[in-house]
Amino acid sequence: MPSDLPALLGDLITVNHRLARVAAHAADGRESPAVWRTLSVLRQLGPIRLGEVAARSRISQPTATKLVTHLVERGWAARLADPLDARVTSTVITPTGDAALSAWRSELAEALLPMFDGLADAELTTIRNAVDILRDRLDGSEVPAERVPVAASAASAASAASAASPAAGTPAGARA
Amino acid sequence: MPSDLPALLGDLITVNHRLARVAAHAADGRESPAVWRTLSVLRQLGPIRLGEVAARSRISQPTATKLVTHLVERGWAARLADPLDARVTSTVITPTGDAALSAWRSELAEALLPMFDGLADAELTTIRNAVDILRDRLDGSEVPAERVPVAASAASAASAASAASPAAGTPAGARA
DNA sequence: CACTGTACATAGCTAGGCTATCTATGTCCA
DNA sequence: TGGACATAGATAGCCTAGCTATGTACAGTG
Repeated sequence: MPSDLPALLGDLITVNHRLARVAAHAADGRESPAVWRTLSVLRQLGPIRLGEVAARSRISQPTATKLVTHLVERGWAARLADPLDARVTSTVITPTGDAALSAWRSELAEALLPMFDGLADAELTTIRNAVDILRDRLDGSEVPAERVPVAASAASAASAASAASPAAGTPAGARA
Repeated sequence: MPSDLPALLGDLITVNHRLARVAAHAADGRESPAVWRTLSVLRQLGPIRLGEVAARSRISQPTATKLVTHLVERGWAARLADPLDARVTSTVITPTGDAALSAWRSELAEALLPMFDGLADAELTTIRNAVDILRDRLDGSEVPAERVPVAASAASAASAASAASPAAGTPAGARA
């Protein structure tokens, strides 16, 4: 009864899009959101294969190839051959990339500060909690992908996601 | 102490980007987020000049021209000449466009439901409140531009948000 | 009536995203 | 062992949202 879910989701996505536009203007026009998003994935998940990058980022594999290639050229990521499977190349974030990502986050935060300045602690907490909840759902509903018995994946993913719901205070390490 | 603001903003934007990707897959690949975002602006603000569309959507004027042109071709918006200023064309959403937007919201909600299913009421309320807070900041920090008694808008919007926080059932007119 | 400013349109570019397809490698089974 | 199928990633080619720079028409003002 807190509200009808469909309307909430519609509003959520709409606000999300608007916020994305603001963020686009906020920091460092030299690099794009996709770059930072990809770097975040790399930082968060360590050496990771291309397909996983794509799945996590919710982009297609060719797009992931492009982005990772760009990151490597930029010196922000490096590729590692897999000793067990010659088809695979894993990607890691480099120290430079890590620093760049941090710098971007700072710059972004500074740029957005005026917009969020003066929020009450309670409001900040609300946003913090909402972010954590959403992140959990995003992670939870992730295609578990890896060698999961095909048919089961959709259903089990959904129920697994439901089970994970009450956690609000994420363990702080989860950021990226 | 609820958290350091910079980190919160970084997380917020990161989650925002991830959610945007999910939404991109969720509904109606035939039309793009930009189209729905623009339609939302039109629905929300009625007949509105092109420059205002651009400012509200945080896009450049040429991009707004493109999007509106597309909407008009699609039959989802119509242009109105301004009797007082021949340079100006205002744009309105058509009934068809309104219906299309509603349909999209429904479709989107249905597609996202599995991901948000099983959330506790408290969690839904948290998200609802966060959405409201963010929308207020987005509106408030908007270039007030149009003959608005400049100073008042930001402050009043902010306090309204704080006051509204425990309330779950938004006034229903606010959506777009 | 010329001059500056404003509202929108046009041109041309970049980059993220996609599908379709190819190559190379792995795996499995007769 | 060798061939058939599966999987990881790369390549090609396209579309579209976004941008800047610039053009055009009208408004307003000395």
